[in-house]
Amino acid sequence: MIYSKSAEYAIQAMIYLAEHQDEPKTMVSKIAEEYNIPVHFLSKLVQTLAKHHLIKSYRGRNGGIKLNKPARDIRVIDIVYAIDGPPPEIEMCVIGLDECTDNVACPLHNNWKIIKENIRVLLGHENLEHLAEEIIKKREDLRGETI
Amino acid sequence: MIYSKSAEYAIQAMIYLAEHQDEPKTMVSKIAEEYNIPVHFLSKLVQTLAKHHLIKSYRGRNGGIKLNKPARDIRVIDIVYAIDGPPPEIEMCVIGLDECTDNVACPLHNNWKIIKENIRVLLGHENLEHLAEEIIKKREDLRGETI
DNA sequence: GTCATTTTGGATATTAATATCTTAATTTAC
DNA sequence: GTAAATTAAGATATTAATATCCAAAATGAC
Repeated sequence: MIYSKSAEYAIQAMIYLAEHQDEPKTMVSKIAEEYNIPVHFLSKLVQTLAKHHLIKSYRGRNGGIKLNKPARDIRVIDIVYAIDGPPPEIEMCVIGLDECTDNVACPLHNNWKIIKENIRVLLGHENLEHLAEEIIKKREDLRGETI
Repeated sequence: MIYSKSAEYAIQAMIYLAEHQDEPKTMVSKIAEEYNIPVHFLSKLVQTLAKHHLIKSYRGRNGGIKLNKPARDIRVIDIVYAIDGPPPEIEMCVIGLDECTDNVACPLHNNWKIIKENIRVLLGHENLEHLAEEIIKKREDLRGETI
């Protein structure tokens, strides 16, 4: 929707790592299995995350990946930018007009700008620690409901 | 961003029609040229718009297309839904979790819901008449600036 | 040092969106 | 009625995203 499926996979993998921060390393295949992500595809994403220093990876037997900094210090937006690349310098016009800036704005420009900013704030405020905590809670809620 | 490039093209074409409502018909090729849209590609989109009764099309010499109702009564969201299809019944989770509803929500669910609603409102409020008016104004502004 | 394991990296495949090309059907002008 | 113009429709091509496959490099276990 606002980011690629690749970025979505990456976010899921990072949540997994945040949830398992106590374990020294996690195998990519384990995460792929857990979230139903194509293993080899996730491997590539993981390489990108490593290049952006969001995770550390270790090869060979007992190898795996882990977060490169505290979950609290990793924001969703960091992951998205790492995978999808940063947003373009010149923001695209929502209805595709060539000329659309704050000065000469298309009819949707200002409203759309606010929405974009809201998205940016949402993804910028949300850190992995909080995400992981909430997801654990959610899982407990679910278990409570179904039993 | 929130809709496909096809939908963007369709919106542009509809704006053109709204701007030229006084003319009885407009050729698809004319619009394609004006907005730099691949002609044959736009032709297909136009067919879809016609099937959704947003425009009327006329074949043969002196043929062309025109809006099927007053520009005021056509909203951007109508065009987007016509081209991209309506939104899915079960909204997808932003971070791709299988289970994510109002009851059992992912950490971003509620905030994201608000943003989605804002987008829906923006595209639902914006009608073609207003769009066309504003774009004409914008064009005049531009002309005033550059001369 | 050999072997199993795991990430890395490159090559290839599939799919969906976008784009192009060609022919058919329709309508009007003459 | 014939020719020109225009949309309709189907076939094909290109591109980008997603997915799969296979060999290489690295690491630890023995």
